Amino acid sequence: MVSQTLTPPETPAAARFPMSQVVTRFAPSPTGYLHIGGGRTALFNWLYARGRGGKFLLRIEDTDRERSTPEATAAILRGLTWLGLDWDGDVVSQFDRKDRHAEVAHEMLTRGTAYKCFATKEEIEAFRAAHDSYAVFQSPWRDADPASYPALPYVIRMKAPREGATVISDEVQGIVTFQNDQLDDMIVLRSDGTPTYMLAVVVDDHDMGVTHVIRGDDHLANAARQTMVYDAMGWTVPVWAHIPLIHGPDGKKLSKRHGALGVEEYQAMGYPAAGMRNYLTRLGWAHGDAEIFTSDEAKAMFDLAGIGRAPARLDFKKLEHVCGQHIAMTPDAALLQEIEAFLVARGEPALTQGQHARMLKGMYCLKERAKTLPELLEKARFALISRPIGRDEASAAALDTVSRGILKSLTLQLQNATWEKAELESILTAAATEAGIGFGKLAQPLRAALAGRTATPSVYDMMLVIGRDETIARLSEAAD
RNA sequence: GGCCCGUUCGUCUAUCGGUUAGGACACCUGGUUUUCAACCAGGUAAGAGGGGUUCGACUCCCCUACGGGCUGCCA
Repeated sequence: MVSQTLTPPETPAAARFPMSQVVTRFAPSPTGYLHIGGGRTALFNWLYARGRGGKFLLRIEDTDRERSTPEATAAILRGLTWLGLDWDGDVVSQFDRKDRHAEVAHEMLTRGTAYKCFATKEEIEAFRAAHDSYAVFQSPWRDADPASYPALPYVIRMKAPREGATVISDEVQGIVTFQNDQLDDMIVLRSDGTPTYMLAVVVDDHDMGVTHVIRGDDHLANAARQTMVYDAMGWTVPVWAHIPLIHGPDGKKLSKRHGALGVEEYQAMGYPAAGMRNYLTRLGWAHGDAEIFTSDEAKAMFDLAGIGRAPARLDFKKLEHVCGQHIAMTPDAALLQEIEAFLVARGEPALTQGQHARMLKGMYCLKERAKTLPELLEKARFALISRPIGRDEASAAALDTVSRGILKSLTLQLQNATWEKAELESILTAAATEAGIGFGKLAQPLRAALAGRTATPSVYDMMLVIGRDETIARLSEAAD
């Protein structure tokens, strides 16, 4: 029988399951792309499980056949994969488990913790009209004699306690108490025999051995209802951790007008996955003053206690800063690989061997000046282009008659240089002195000649990366 | 309407009854400089409001304001 008041077990929630058995899950409904908030929820679950040698499972909540699409499922999987959040085992389809859900609903029936309700939607509306419009519906079939059951479609409703309270012990929100008279006899099995979310989620979490439910705090009230289902089946209630939702920069609920909502949009904008993980981890969670860290460090540090209770706002400036830090600390080869994947995802042509080699050679001076991949690619322009060099307006203007003359004489002087930075430095400074101009004045036409842009890496770095022949060729081209 | 949650610099946050309320991003100033960055040094900037409790409250309690969630045969 259902107890009148459901209270948390004596032992602290987190201690109910041995650490070695931590099982978390991410359970999105496939009705669109992977939302940035969903990505963070998945990240928290992943970090918690991975940091404790536990399992991170993935379940697609596709019981709503009207709104669920395979395309959305594919998009969610792509988003998670890009974020680097790997899950254990197969992806579970909730819809595939509908027979099991129905089985549990019927077991609740035999246990007397649920009942068949033959009330029609019209009757429910009539009930509300007769009471106040927010009244909790009370089914007349709750205690009806089965002998009186009509031969009509019915739903199975949870026989929820009407007195007392249901208490949730949440790792983020603390102890939250819901009066049972606020909670209705929720439907667990629809008249067409399919399960509702409230039943399916509990059955699946139980069957999958989920120990920690980390999800958005829009589910906080649901935790009370779900606790009733666990109790009705005599199952162990998991550890709850309801995390605040992410808001837009204006503090309002995140919506389309805030710009990027989908994880894949961030990928398309060229934020590196490691930077996204770092930023998202710090959004609503803190560990002292830790700001920039690797995923391994995050796994080791992450805990439920560090999760804040207030909704956090998205701040693109900080996202960029964090991403810039990660770009700078990523090993050259790995970074180049990520850039090439980015190019492919964008549908742009792959790098040629020459471009690849020059990028790798110049990565040292590129990765410390970019916050996003496109920004890095722009800085790397000098290493990617080939003659004839296309120039923007400002750089073309830098190539006036005087400058071209200087570049022309430089091509001769560079002919026999050893191509060491020190020697290039002395040649160029001497040239500037000779021309009676500061080095800055000489650097401008050099940038225009080498990259066709006015903002580039150091002229020495560019010369070193593209080599003597190409440097001289570009200077000659610009001088003519 | 009812129930529930939240509120520290502009933003993300530290603090877990006693601090000059700390860090990071952003911003401002200076430095470095070869453009753009990066980098270095310094600076501006916060406990929503009102009541309590206490020797002492950002921290505990209550009220108010504001924001959010739930209140579906959606998830």
